[in-house]
Amino acid sequence: MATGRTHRPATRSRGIPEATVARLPLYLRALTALSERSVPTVSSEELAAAAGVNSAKLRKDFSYLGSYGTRGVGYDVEYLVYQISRELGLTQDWPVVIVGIGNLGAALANYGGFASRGFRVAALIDADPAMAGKPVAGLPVKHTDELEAIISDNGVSIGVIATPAGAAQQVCDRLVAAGVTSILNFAPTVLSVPEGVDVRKVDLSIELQILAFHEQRKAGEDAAQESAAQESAAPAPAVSGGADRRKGPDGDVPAVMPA
Amino acid sequence: MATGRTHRPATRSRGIPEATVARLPLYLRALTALSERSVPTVSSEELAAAAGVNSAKLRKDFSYLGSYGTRGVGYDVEYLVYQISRELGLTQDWPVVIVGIGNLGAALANYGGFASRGFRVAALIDADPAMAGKPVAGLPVKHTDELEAIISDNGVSIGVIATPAGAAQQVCDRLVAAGVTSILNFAPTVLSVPEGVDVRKVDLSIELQILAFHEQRKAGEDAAQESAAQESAAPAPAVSGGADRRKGPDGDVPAVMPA
DNA sequence: ATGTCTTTGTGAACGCGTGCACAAAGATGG
DNA sequence: CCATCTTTGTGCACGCGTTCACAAAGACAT
Repeated sequence: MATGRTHRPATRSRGIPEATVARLPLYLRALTALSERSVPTVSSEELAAAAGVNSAKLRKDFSYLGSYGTRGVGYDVEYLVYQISRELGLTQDWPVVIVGIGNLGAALANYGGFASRGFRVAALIDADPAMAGKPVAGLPVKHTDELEAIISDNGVSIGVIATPAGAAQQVCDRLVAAGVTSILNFAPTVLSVPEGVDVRKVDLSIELQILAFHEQRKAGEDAAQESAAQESAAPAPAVSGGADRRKGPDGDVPAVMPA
Repeated sequence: MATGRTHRPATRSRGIPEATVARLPLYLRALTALSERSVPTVSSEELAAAAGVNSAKLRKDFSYLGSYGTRGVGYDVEYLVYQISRELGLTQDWPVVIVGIGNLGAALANYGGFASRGFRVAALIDADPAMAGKPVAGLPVKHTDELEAIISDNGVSIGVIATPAGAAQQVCDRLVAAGVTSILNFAPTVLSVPEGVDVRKVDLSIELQILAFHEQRKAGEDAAQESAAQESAAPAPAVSGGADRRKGPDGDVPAVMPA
């Protein structure tokens, strides 16, 4: 899960915990599926299973929104869909711009999950003049020169950055200057933004690295680690002193220092 | 940030907190950049700024790995790169399969961030026979029929699912049955997996919805909410009783119930 | 109307993560 | 060798998030 908020450390927004907000879309998806199957009500137990969470957690989450359930029965599906949608701000239309129409940007433009949730792709923007005018996902790609005008004309407040890492900060600055206050960043960089601008980051390679960590751990449980002695390219610290002592929290850290 | 682990609730893996593990790739990226600029050492303050975190947090994170710094000087960049890489399991090669070669799958296949971190795309797999053999990112797309053989032949333990939601669980089951124990899921579904299999989820639409929530909140700070009265399609609960009372945690929740 | 049964809503306890603030360690200069 | 200065490593406290467990609420049958 690519996660990561920036700024506003843990500001419990309007009394709703951040962790709960992050789960609301999950519930909404499960509820939408139930709604399409014309299921009238669900218990917290059933819905929790469908969303992949604990039922107590789900009930506590809903309790932050108000008392929308009926004891002995459960939750009314349609009503809950509406309440969560409203809470998340999905009853209104959110125009979005995607900057950087490479492989990933094109994939995002074609992604159906946006439109179905109240997000409308207002424009696709790329710095490459050769891309300008080319249709992607039914929209003509605009050149970066038009960025400010597009944002202002469409009242865009959410921007998606899918550029290479090197261009991300510059694009971010222009988006913010033009009035964007929420950014979804796919570029592998830490963006710095002024106060009041929200940034969320999705980093594909980080997710894989976390999986690799757990995978390595699983593999290491059976076979004791001998991989630490296989390489020879291990650099040594440049500092003088005896920094070769190891004080790992466990005793299983090999005391060898790569030469 | 698309985040979300599944199973193993908070198993502090080998003494390293999950939150720390999630930040190690961040540090690694910042350190790699420093390494390329031939910077010999960094202080926790500098590195923390580059990674976008608190310096105290960074020092505590590193303390879980051992004492790799030198007081009065800082951390040796090359040495730290090596230690974190080893800790994350990136000193070895991880063959990966990507299932579902649509727009997103193709974007992932072309993503450079994988190969540079020890991940090797062993195969691209798609269910569409028309895709079979077509080259994507320099690799010929394989048909789903070959899934089990590919995984077994290449010793693949990490799978990436980029299929439509409907196919995800089935693909997941086949991956797991074939020996995959870590899955990165881009399909908007909750996957159920047996014990011992790690699943991480990246959901593009969820990230946008979280941004929309905060965006709505920002907008609502100035203009008091009047949008709640604009629509007419609000469903009412099917249950009989007087469920129309609202007991929101704050008093700012409108007490009107959509008719 | 009364009793039973189901399911919600939440009080309370616990654990993890974060950040402060400082002592210990070592570099550096005289 | 001593003093000073920088920076790490960590003890401690605090707050958020999770989970348990149960009382309250309401549906439903009799």
